[in-house]
Amino acid sequence: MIQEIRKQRTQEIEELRKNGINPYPYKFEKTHTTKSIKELYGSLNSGEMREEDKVSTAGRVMAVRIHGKSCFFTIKDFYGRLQGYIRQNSVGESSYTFFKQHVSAGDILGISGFPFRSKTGELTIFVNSFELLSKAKRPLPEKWHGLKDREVAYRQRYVDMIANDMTVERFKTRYETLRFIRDFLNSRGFLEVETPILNFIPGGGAARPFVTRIDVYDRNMYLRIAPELHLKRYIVGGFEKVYEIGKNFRNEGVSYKHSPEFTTLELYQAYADYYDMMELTESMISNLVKHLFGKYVIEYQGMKIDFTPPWKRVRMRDFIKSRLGIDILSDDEELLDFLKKHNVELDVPTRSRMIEKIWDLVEGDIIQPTFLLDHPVEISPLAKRHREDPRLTERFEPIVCGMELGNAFSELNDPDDQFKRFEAQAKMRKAGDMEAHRMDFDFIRALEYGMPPTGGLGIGIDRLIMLVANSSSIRDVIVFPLVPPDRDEDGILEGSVDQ
RNA sequence: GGGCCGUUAGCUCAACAGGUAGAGCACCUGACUCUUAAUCAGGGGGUCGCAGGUUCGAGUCCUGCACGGCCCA
Repeated sequence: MIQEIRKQRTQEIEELRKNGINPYPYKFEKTHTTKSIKELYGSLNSGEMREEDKVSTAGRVMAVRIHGKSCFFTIKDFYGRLQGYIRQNSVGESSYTFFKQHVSAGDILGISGFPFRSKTGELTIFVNSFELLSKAKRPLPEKWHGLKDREVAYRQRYVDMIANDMTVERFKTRYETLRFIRDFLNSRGFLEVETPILNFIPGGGAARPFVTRIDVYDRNMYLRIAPELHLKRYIVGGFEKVYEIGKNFRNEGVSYKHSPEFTTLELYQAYADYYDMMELTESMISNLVKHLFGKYVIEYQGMKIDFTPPWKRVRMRDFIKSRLGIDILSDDEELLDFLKKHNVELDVPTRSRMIEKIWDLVEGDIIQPTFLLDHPVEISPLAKRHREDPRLTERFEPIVCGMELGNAFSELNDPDDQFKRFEAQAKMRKAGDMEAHRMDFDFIRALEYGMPPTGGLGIGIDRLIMLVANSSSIRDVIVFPLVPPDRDEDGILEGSVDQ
């Protein structure tokens, strides 16, 4: 049992302390990473030694291969893996015995020595001295197959990261993506700003919010579902190019492309329209792909996806008409008829729900990067009416592999129209659509002070990262995805201690 | 929400037709000075996801639940 191993290790740790050795010391002078050693000494020939050079590195011991009076081992740091070699006649008998006795797979170890390439061709550190930096009490997962159990990987991501190098690579891609986006926007003159997460009125999207409680005002509050309305207030206030990367919270279902807690990028640019946002989206994402892969074509779940700009542009109305034969500007009755024919159940009988349900039928048909354009006004309460057709809006969604990657519009800045849109949404709420947008009087007031014409864009960062990390599930690109509470090893339900 | 599959040692997986639960890795002991999934010899380790039911007897059959995966809505 695991308890036995932990008990053994607890005893071992006590023994170390008795002998004056701290199993958890404070500091190690790590002069080289495994990667920098490989870069510096990659050209060494088999058998060649650099005895005059001294390097110190540290990491987790992944495997130990004992051969009597000498021993090979593998350590892993953030940058890679490296082999170490330790020999009794070079470190002395007591030191060597200590290594054999007390250094095992899973421990964090610091080593100093000189580089050489072994007879079998592997770059290796010949250890002159070592220091145990952290003693592990739990065993590593299987060294060959790694950790496969998805649930354990989500609940104990640290183990997943230790055991599966691919996991670490995926998250490096995630944070490289975020760094790229920030660099891209900063270089275009955007300023990264912040907006509140605790809201009295959750707005900027269609979603059921999480409810929380603020004690000093004795009122309910909501976790934000989008930062949109606050970011537009920045534009009213005079900021011209702002963006925010942060978490949104939606109290809805969990699926391979939905997580209750997810990261978005939202940006707003004064004096721009949705055409400018298309150019920006196209440029940002295609350059990201180029940055990560050196080319515009990548493979996602067996599909070749070509991000070469310009992307396809299709009007929502045209696309649906060509696929399904229905005009989404038809009257309610016709839309209802159509849905009935396709056996689609309507939970809330509003026009916007009808249009969304019809769209859902064809959403999966778009694989290559495409801008879906000009959504009807009923499903776009924050977008400006189309300059050529007031029944539509100047809006687009970038779609890849059947996934909406984002949402953008020429922002609605007419306060009277915005007020009417909120009123229409309020009616939908009364009709039972709990995802309909709430009235936000302060936002109307802000618009009444005058907001310049503005282009806005939101990007679902997790979904974007799914694409570039070739992940089939959003949980694979969120380091600590939401998982239901677990019982600990004493059978106590997580979180229940507080209640 | 519906369908299918899965859950057995710390990890990866076996277990025929219902008859006292096995292997490899990891762990412990011993041998071994260029190995790399090191090797060789020996040893310890199990609430078979949870709760019921059928049966003389359940890891195995039935029902419900939880969690995960895949597909559909």
